[in-house]
This record gives sequence, C-alpha cells and structure tokens, in this order.
Amino acid sequence: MQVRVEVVVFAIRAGKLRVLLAPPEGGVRALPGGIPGGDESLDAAARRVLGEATGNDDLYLEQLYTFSEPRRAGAGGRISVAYFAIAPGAGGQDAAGFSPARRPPRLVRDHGRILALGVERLRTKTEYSTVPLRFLEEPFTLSEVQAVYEVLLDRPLDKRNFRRKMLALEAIEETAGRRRVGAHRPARLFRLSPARPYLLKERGILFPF
Amino acid sequence: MQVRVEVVVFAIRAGKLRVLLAPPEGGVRALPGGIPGGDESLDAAARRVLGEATGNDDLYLEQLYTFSEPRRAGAGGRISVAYFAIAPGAGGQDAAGFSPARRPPRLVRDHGRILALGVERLRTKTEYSTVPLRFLEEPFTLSEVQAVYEVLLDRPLDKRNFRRKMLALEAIEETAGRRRVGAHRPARLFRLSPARPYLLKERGILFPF
DNA sequence: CCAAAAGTGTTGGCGTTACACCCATGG
DNA sequence: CCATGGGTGTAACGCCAACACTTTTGG
Repeated sequence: MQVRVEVVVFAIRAGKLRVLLAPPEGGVRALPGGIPGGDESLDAAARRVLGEATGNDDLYLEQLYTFSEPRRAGAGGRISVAYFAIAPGAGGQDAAGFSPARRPPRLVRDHGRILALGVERLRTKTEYSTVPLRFLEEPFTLSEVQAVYEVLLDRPLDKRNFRRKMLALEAIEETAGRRRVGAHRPARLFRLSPARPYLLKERGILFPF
Repeated sequence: MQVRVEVVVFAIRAGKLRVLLAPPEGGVRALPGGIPGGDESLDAAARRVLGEATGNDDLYLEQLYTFSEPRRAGAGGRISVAYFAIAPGAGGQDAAGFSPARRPPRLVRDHGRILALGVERLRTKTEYSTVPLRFLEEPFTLSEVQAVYEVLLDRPLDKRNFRRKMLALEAIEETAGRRRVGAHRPARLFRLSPARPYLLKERGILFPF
C-alpha cells in the first residue's frame, strides 16, 4: 500500500486566502506531496515536502487527516496523510504558485477534498485558537492581525473589541519599535509571545462577535 | 511501509471511563488493531476491527490521528492510523476486556500515546459536542445523560442547568415511555433525535459550568 | 490644515451560574 | 409515611457586543 504525505500550505496574498499548488502534472494541479523515506517519520516527511515547496521548513505545520483510496482495478491502494501549514507574509506579488483556496482550480485525485477540509479546519481553529498569528511576519501591527482574522472568518470585526480580546490572550507582546508609513500615526509593533507562540482556548471562544 | 489501523473503543462501566484492550500479546496489552486489506479503505478496516473486537460494527467511529514509527535498525517503518469509537451501555459486569482508560496498564509500542490522545480528544469533544450521547443505550433518562457527562468531564454538574442546556440542544427527544425503578418517581425517557444524532457546536461551548 | 490610519471606554443586554424545594412512587 | 431519585424557576452577575471620537503623522 502506497503511503504519501500531502501538505496544504496556506497564505494570505492580496487580502485573500490562498493555497500553494505544485506545478501542473499533466494539466491538473496538485498539492505538494511526496513519499516518506523509509527512515523518516510522517512529520519529518511533511516538513521535508514543505521545505521543498516553500524554501522554508520552519513553518507552522500540523497533521490534518488521513485519506485512503481503496485499491481500484489494476492499481494498488493509496493512503495520503494530509498536513496543513501556514506561510507568513502578505507579500503582494510573490504569489507565484498560490491559488485561491476557497475556489481552487481542479485538482488531482482527492486533493480537492483535502483542501476543503483544510480550509474548514483553518476556519474553526480561527475561532478558538491563535494559529492565525502564523500568517504574520514579525513585527506586525494590531491592524494587520485584525486583517488576518477578517480574511479567515470572512467578515469584518469590531476594532476595539478585537484589540481588547487579542491583547488579553497574551499571545502577542509589544516591541519597542513603531512602524510609520505615510501620513499616519505610527503603529505599535508586536511579536509572538515566546512563551505562547500560539494558544488553544483555555475556555470559551475567541471571536464570536 | 506497514500500515495498520488501531481502534480506541471507549465505554463507561461501573461509573468509570474504560477502554477495550485486546488479549495480551506476549504479556503486554494492546489496542484492537489490524491491517487493512488491499481493497479496503481505512474507515472500512477500522470498522471491521471494531466489529471483531466488540461484536458490533455500527458504533460511533471517527478518525483520531495517524502515528508513525520510523524504521529502526532491522525493522521497517510502521504507520498506525488510529480511530476512536464509543460502545454504549453502562452494563455492570460485561466489563470483560475493558480497562481503566485514564490509568491503563502498560501497552505495546506507542499505544499508550494513542490512548492518551483519545482520552484527551474525548474530553474536549465533550465540551462542545454531543458525542457523549453515544455512550447511552436508548431509551435513556436525563439523569443518565448527566452521569455520562460527569464521568467524562470528571466533575459534578448542576442538575437544573444541565437539563435546560441539554434539552435546548434538541439533540435528544422525549419518548412516550417512562422508566420506573424502585420506590421513585418514574423518569422520562429520551432517545437521540434522528435529525441530529450528534451535533457539533453551532456556536459557543456546551458545558463550561 | 487636511486626510488617513492608530488608538481608546462605556453601557445595555443576554447568557450563565448559583441555588432549594416539591413530586411521584414502592415498600 | 418515609426514603429516594425525578423534576422544576429565578435572581445576581459577568461577559460580550455595540458604538464614535481623539491622536498622530506626512504632505
């Protein structure tokens, strides 16, 4: 039985949720994937694939789900252990390889299902965890954090409530720096709290409003 | 690379959370497991193993996580796709094969980790879903439902608040029957709502109190 | 001095918690 | 009539959502 890992790499580009797709194999696109080496754990294989696809193997990565396709006439069965990862940065034009995540092009085999599950998981995690912070490059402003959450939840959030709640989580901490762009008041800059780079709910939900 | 499925079958017996273990292989106990047939999906294999272990392949079953052990000197790598299942009934003495889930005996390979993750997943799901209803045999009383939640959350719950909340979910519905045992007021009997046999949160958390 | 993003507090409503007594029955 | 588990309502509190203006800067 063939075992593969597939990685759903999300990013926000130009204000939209995007997913990294590998170059077309025979006209149809695919998630980055590969076959674990004999002495490699699944996590290690996923991280290797992630590094090959993005040039960075140090991104947030977690296992998503394991899919199987039973053997069909002629072919052996295949198992895909799917992971999802988050690539930081909202960089405008280096969107090479990124496609819309919610309305993706046609994908090989069951990669459409895998992607759909990844999108769903990302959305639910946005409601009760701070993984969305992984979309940001440090240092970042609170407005940028809010923008990420708004993209992921696909709705606007109240600025004051958002800030109060986000700060209360202590998942980010202020730095001394200030960012000044254009004719505006300079923005405070934050980074992930080393103690809790991301944080699951202790209790309650983060963004019900 | 060898692929296996392992199934964590939970039940409540004598007021405690228990897990079904297979007969000892060489002194150490193991979760029920097996090797998927070539034309079998992982879900189908898990359900088959479940049926072999419990005599009933129609229980609640969901995928838990996929574990891998890299190849060690001499041996090939192994992948375990773990599932968790719920066996209903609080039957007192048919506890054959069931061991304490939170303080299990020593288990083979990484089955201890798998079980621990299953226990943890069950606890978190208890807070935001109605899967715990699967521990009950229909028809059941509200007091029985509360007892299940108390075992899973490992703390007492307020009776009036519990009932109000549980009924508001519309995950269970009253039947015409009444259960009378001993010198007590007869209890109303319920069953799972066919429409929503179990229900994930729409919003918010079920049992924060 | 104007435009634009950053930043900041308060209040009303709702949901959650806490809490104690009556009901129905069999023996 | 008593013991036991089933069943029920309300009030206080705290959290959440809604809401608008001031600050800071560059041009």
